[in-house]
Amino acid sequence: MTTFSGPDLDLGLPGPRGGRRVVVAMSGGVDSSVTAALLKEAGYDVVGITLQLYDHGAATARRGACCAGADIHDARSAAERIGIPHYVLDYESRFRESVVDDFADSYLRGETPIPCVRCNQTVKFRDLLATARDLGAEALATGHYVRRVVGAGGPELHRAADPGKDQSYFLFATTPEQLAFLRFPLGGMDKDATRAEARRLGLAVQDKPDSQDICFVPNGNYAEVVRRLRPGAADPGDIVHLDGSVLGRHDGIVGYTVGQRRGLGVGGRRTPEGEPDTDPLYVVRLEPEARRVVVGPRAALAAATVMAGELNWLGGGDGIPAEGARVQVKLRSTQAPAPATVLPDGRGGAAIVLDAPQYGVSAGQAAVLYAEAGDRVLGGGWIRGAEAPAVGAAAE
RNA sequence: UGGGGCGUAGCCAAGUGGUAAGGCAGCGGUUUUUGGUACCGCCAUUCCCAGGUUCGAAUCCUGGCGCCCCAG
Repeated sequence: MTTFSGPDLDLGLPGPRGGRRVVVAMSGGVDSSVTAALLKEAGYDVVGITLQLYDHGAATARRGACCAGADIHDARSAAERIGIPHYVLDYESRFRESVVDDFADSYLRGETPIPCVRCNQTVKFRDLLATARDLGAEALATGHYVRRVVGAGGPELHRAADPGKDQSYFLFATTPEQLAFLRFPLGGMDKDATRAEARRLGLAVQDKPDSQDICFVPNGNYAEVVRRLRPGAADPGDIVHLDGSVLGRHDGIVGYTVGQRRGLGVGGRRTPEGEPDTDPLYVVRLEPEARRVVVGPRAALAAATVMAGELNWLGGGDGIPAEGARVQVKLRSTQAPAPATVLPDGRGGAAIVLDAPQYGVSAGQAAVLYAEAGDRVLGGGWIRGAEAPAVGAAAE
């Protein structure tokens, strides 16, 4: 078993710590507050930065999210307590362009986006990182639970020591250049240890609940947000079975994702042949042009090969080996990695051939690659689509 | 208005005298910095309606209502 090593406070910067400037991205939560406090305690010249990402009206009272209203206040209070300078930067327009618009457009295409990854990829690790450099910082530290390990070929990304908190899935798009500047001091800790540190340091956020859901979506109603941004997303359409029968209506394709079971509202049907169909139905695919939600049995969700685009390779060398590489792949954040072979597709993406079929692979989600053994993150890409197993090979 | 069949939860559907299976859907929860999955829990004092027989009926009888099929 992995042992927790405690905070990684050696940022690997040359020379003594005193005076080495480090920017900490402070969300107003426990993790980033502890990160800032520990680095300050370790002697670094810590500057806290909080990004204001969306309106401070509707979302102000929202608990457990980041980057607006109450959370900005929490971050400021933490910075005061720690005794570091703290800046709030207005990144609303960048966030809207890089994350929110993409989020909405993705749904319109019938995909299911992961705004958290887009945010890390753009607003945080591109824009904020550049700002940190401008401020004379030598590193940007965050409270993510992921480890940065310096290997023979340079910094590597590894899973967090605490498997329950590992956030590597959301950081797969981190480039080697970004990784060179980033630091994740909490990667070796577990959440209990972080909260204990928060208590020791007297931080008011010590008992603040972990964030969940999409930060800019109030009440978890993401579909409503998309409908407001893109009125077309609310166009109703048919719910159609693979066998061709129309089973019902939906209030917009935005409310559905491939692999989804609940919320269809259809069941207890007979097949066109008149046989009772007692199996649950899942969303098999979305057809945005026709505004159709196509449903079918679980077996219809089997995916043998996953096509990924915009692949970010962190495995060193010149990218994915032409002959392919054995990997472990995660197709959703909470799924255990599954063995597969990854092959370059010649277009900056990859074909991921799964040893065993996976169910409910949805375009817009991430395919994150890990080393066959160990915790190293080899990168990942955005799922563009999936191919079903060859007929006859689909045995469950 | 000749014959036959049926009417059990939103849907599909067991149950032919002993006190309402199951599945789908729905709802709630657990898990989770996306969506979703999975898992757990809940979900008909009542069986189209009204009488009757019986210790006891969704199950038997009578009448009514409503569907479906065949025939014309």
